[in-house]
Amino acid sequence: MPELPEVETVRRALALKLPGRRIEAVRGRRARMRRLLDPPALARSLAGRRLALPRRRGKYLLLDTEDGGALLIHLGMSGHLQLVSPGRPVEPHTHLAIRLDDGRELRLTDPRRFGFAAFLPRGAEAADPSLAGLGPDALDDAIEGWLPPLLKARRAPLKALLLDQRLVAGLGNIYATEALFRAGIRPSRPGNATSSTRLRRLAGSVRNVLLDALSAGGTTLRDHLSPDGTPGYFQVELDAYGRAGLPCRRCGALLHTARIAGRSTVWCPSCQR
DNA sequence: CCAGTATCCTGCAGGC
DNA sequence: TGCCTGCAGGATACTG
Repeated sequence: MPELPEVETVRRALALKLPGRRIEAVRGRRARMRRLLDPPALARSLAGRRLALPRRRGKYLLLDTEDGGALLIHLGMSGHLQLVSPGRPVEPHTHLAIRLDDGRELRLTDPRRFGFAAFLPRGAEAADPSLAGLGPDALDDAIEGWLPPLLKARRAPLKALLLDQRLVAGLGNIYATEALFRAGIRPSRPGNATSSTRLRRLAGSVRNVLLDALSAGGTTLRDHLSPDGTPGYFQVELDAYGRAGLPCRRCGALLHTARIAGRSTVWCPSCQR
């Protein structure tokens, strides 16, 4: 479930370690992931390159190399990265290991293989199928300006719209659910049946819930990529997600659950209209 | 174009 | 205890 805050936390951790490091070797076996993982091809593109500051777009991580290329990584649902010494035992489902010139190894582990890692040569980013259609980042501080009109123009449930990465990039099931709770809006409500005022409130809630998660993650930043590295999900206090049947923290009513947009969704029938 | 559903994959929880 | 089913999730192919 790495969503934007989790990916951003990983990015910040990597930003402390990767810039200036040279890639010495790439290991792994070909594997069917979201895209075919081809470690030998990655080795040909990456070996000998120095890394720059990593970037993030939505839930995608871009490990830039100094020659203008980038390793594009998506963690899917079950993926995580670890930066460890090469001698450490390799976790099951580790598909890729990148050895750096400081003796450490960056490992991609992903049991469900919904994630991937692929090399983008210089100039290929704009045309990449995953990145080309991506909407503006959900952390954009102008989100209250551009998101409401996009939602207003659609009749799908707001929950489905928030999960659409072409509209806004970075939200997954957890934070979409939480943002709707904070805004007091029912997840099933169609975008075009919601007032602009409430859509602005929703956009603000999106940003706030992500910032809160990010600051919660910041406190445990060190754990994310430590040698003992837990993959690092936040212990954020969630109001709705995972609390079906429990009392609403705000009003005490029992939280409802249903599948909306193919995802389990939780909301308060009293607070959220 | 738009909305909704199936699909990929593994681990785990729950039912019987 | 062990088997089976269903769910979890992100992106995308597909259908209507």
